[in-house]
Amino acid sequence: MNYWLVKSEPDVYGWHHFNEQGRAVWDGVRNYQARNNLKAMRLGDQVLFYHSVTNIGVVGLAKVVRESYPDPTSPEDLRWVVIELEPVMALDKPVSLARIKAEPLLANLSLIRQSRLSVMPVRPTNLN
DNA sequence: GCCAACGTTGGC
DNA sequence: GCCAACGTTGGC
Repeated sequence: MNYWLVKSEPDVYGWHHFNEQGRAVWDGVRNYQARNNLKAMRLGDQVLFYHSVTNIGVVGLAKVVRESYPDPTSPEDLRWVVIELEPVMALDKPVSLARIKAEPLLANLSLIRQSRLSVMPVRPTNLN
């Protein structure tokens, strides 16, 4: 089982929306590295749900409920894919970016090193 | 609102 | 193939 982190702007699609909806098609990813990460996701993988821009931090835990398939929002462009996610639980206390940055063990996290990547692996060994 | 980082586009 | 211009992301 693998761990991942996905970003979303709460004003666009936050944890609250996701939780109410009960399932999300993770579409609109238009970056090759992020796309490759989507393709590597497997059923049951755990996904940290991160809010970017405002109220920044990890706010919940999700899981992969469908593996990658072509992004239906760009049927003419086969390069892009989506996966589907379901909420598992909200975190009692969101983990802010400030706290993540303050943790030496997380220094290699892609979140820190490539601030613009929107879908990334989170390995227990911190080998990102 | 500003700006740094960085990915993409397009001219040559 | 290079690189300048440009657009977007995302932290502050």
